[in-house]
Amino acid sequence: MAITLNDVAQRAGVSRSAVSRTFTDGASVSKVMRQKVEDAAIELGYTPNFLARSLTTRSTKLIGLVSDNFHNPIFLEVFDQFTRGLQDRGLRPLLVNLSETYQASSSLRMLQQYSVDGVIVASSTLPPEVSEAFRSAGIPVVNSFGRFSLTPKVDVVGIDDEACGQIAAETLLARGYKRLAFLGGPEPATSTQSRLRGFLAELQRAGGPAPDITFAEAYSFEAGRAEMQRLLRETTPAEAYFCGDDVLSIGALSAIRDHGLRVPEDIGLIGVNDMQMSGWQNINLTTIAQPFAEIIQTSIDVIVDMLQAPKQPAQARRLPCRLVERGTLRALP
Amino acid sequence: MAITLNDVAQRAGVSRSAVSRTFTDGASVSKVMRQKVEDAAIELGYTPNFLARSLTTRSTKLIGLVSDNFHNPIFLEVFDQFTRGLQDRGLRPLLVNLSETYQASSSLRMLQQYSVDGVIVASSTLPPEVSEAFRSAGIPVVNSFGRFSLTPKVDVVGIDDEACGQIAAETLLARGYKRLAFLGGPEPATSTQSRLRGFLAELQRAGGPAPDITFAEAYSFEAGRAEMQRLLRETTPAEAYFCGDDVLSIGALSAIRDHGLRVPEDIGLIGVNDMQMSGWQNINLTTIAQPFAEIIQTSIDVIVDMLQAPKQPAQARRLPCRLVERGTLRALP
DNA sequence: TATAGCTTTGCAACCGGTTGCAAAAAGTTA
DNA sequence: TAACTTTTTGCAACCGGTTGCAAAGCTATA
Repeated sequence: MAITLNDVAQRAGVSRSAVSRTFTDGASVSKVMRQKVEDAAIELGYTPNFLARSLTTRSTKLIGLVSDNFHNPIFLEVFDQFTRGLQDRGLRPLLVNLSETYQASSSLRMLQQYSVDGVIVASSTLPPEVSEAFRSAGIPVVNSFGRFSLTPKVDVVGIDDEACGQIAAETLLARGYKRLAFLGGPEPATSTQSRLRGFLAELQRAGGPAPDITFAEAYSFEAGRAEMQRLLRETTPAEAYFCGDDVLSIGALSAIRDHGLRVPEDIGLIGVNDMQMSGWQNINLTTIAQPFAEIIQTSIDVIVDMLQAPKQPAQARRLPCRLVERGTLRALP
Repeated sequence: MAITLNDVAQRAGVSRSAVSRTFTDGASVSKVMRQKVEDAAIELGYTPNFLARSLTTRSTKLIGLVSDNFHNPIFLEVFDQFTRGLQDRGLRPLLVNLSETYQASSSLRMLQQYSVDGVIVASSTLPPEVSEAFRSAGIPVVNSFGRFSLTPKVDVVGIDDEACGQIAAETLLARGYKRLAFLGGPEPATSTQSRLRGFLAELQRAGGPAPDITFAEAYSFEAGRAEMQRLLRETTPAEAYFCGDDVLSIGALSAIRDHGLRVPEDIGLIGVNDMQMSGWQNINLTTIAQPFAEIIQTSIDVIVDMLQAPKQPAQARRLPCRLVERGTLRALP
């Protein structure tokens, strides 16, 4: 069916090796030979088969991109940047969607069968064991948006969730808010816990009162809305809420408005992520931006380095967050 | 490095073929042989190399998933469903992100080099030539969300954009709106044109007045907002707008509210897509739902069929849209 | 013109599998 | 137990490439 090396060799009247060499850079071919081969190749419409090649070169340029987060709108931006970044470096993303029906263990076997050169685990909610499984299988892996650790078993690129909580606390205190609250993402998620820790530590340091603490069921609009509705119904609301992330915040925002209260006049809100939608004028959410582009770029750099260099000890990188001021917090005094 | 067929054969004391046969279903192996091989395989942790296998079987189970739409939030839902659907059938999505820097032509060559079994082009904005290029290269292809045609060159699965425009017209007329307007997506997009055509046809049939017609720069929040701002500033607004899609509608909604007008009291809005966000209570957009799940499921079915059956003539399938009533249109009289 | 040194080329083995074919083994029947 | 089927197994060639090695070709030098 398709044109192979043999066809080209025959057409050009040269050996198979000659053809192979004209298509692998760094190989030794004379000008005339290259010309002959290229002519024949073009004539026949030949392109080398990458998979056959990978058998001997032991490099497929395939990168497993595994995630469990296909619901938070922020991840469309993440996928966009990952796929472009990988493409720019000649790598191909093999997408894996982890869910109840497709477990991490099968994805490991699957990606092994396809001899991927490396794996990027893009998730802030998957447990570290998922990435670690790849590493113990000998596959280069980086955990994007993973939790920072001083002694990581796999390379991690993410933000400093504790610092993030700290920024939130500072920001709220600086604006004179007194009764604060934490409306986190799912309680078991490591990102939730770290942000809470940083938030509490900074409040304590500043001598502020202990905040109320609750958790939403998920990082989603509905979960944020439901939890805020419950809070408004069952408790005296705090002056300002540090929310687990932006979608959650937007859900909370909607509950507050429905309840007849105004933001930021009656209640202040601050989120995390700075997804595009947060900048939409009808939302206009004050939030703490994750440096997505840098995290993704760094993750790709790390993987590319691992493909070249021999095994280095795992390293956790944290990139700085920054406050993005919009309209859901009162102004600085 | 990795464990190969040879290692297992040696360990089990059998031929290479025997090992190969125990791992390909439908092959003839005795009970004892299978047992011996499987024991050895488990002991060594062997998994067959899919790419090596593909060399002879001529099937990689790799499906190119190419799209140019990594900005419209609806596409996260689309990717989610595509990846799950493909995984469920043992297929692997190789993701391709088309952009200015990565052209359709290079993606064709690339996917050829990886011997993908088929390609799904998921986009309502890419020209048909993109999908057609795959077909002429002999790669099974289906154009998801593509434009309907009576004589398609490639298989298409999508909605009936004209019917969609017709539903919009009927819906608006039934609610007693008189001065209508069309606020489309980018003018050259085929989906925009078809929806407009259906909209106009139905209005004419019903004897209504000709609507105002304008186009946004893109299917995006900002574009919708900007265009609606312009309309409010420079024209007398219509009573109700049929918007190109949901993001566009949400942008328009934001502009209308900022302008001090109320929806649906002062201006009515109807979108297309029914993305998740449209159901959020703070948006609550009346819209025409695309049957995403069905389109995606059908697209996968079509590709799977093509992998098995010999070349069938291309066929265009259109799936029905339906009205989703929420809060941006006044109630039926 | 003979010789040394470098570049180019083809041969053949290999990457990790599959598969047609014929021989061997097992099962049936008389 | 012999003759005949059917099933199981191994051999060897093949899928589409790459690559170490040695022979061939070229250029430069004496």
